Amino acid sequence: MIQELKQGYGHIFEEALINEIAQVGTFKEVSEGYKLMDIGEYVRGMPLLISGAIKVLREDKDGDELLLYYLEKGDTCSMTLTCCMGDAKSEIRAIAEMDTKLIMVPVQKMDEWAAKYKSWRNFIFESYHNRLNELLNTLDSIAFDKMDMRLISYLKEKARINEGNIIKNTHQEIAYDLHSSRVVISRLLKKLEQMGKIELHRNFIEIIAL
Amino acid sequence: MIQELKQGYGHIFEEALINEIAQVGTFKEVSEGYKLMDIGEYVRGMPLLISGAIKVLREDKDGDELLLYYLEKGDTCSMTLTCCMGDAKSEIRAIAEMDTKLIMVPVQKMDEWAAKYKSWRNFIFESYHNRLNELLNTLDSIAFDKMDMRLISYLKEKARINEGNIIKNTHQEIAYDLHSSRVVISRLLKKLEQMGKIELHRNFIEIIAL
DNA sequence: AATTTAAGGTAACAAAGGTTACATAGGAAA
DNA sequence: TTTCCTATGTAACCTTTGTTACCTTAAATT
Repeated sequence: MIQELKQGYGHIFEEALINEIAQVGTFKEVSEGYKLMDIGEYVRGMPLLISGAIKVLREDKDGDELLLYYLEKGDTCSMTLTCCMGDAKSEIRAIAEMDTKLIMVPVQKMDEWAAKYKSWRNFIFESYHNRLNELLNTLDSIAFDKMDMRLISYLKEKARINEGNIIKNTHQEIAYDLHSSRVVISRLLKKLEQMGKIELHRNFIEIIAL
Repeated sequence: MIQELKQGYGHIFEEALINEIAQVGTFKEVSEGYKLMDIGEYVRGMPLLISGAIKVLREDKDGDELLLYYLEKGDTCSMTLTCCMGDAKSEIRAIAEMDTKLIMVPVQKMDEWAAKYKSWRNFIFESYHNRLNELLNTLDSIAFDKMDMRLISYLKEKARINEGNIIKNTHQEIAYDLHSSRVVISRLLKKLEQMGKIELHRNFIEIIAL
């Protein structure tokens, strides 16, 4: 575990902190689709991502979903952070977007390290900052963009996360993430194909030039 | 200033911290409409609200606005917090919703106090947490609600902030906050009036039963 | 091979919200 | 008082998005 830690976090955490994390943290490997956290659950630990990606979702009262953002290597879940202190319930759902490696740190350590290590404080603050900005971007997109632009952003982001130009999702799945309907997404995807930006196949989409 | 600090923050900060804040902070009184922060500006200090309310807005590339949330007594602007560390620019605009009293703390103190005072760390973390949750609520509203529900929520929140059942805004101003158009807002307000929920007047709206 | 299931294509229609245009009314200013 | 500006009311129309319904096709299952 210490190797993975040094590789992913060695440049931001001092050695003493890395060692503390290694002592109390537990290494975890989850496969695609694994639900790490659900709305209303209590938070057990704080995840430090080593590799892979986690999809963070919001749900409304009718069970409709909306993709908020992805967590990647070097990220942590800031929702977790504050849930530690008060024992608040999670406001979001987190699902592994692909096979993912991470280290779970017990929540009690958070405050202890915040007093002790400047690098840890910076990490926490930066993490919050990043999450706030991701949320703002998502919000911008929903508030200011029409569905066609949102779909293009979605495809781009998905391709970036998966490091390729193939998006392995059905139209229905995309519709869930964007909180729209399958017919609308199919319609817009077809337009993008006619413009030569993508190619549609069964169960996957190929990005040509977005 | 120390009186105001003790009154608003005495129950969460220890005396030593209160004294430090009083030493380096500057008391500020701003009137309704005063712009405390704009998008792209660098952050000078961190505001601790004593009384009044601050409206926090987001703007898109066309200059269209969207109300994110209000800051009230006991709040601070978490956007400021991280801008301190890296010298990032503000992502939001902050405007006094009414006459407001606040204390500005130099940004350098933030990290120093985070190491020294547990109460300060908690305050910062809680502040982030609150802001994240407010953003999530705003996002929910935009993503999941139709305009009529958003308008009702808006009127309720506005009435709560202003501690009364009168909303002193034109339809155009409401339209800006909700990122809609004046005609749409007038149309929906008229419906609410016909349902007996509000009464419309020139330049103000009276809430009857929402 | 025959059957079933899931994914995607498409038409027709409905609803929400945005746009344009113009009328009216309340106040402020001249 | 008269004029002018701003806020509001409202109709007509358009675009975007959502909904329902039905069809085709690829792939999995029997």
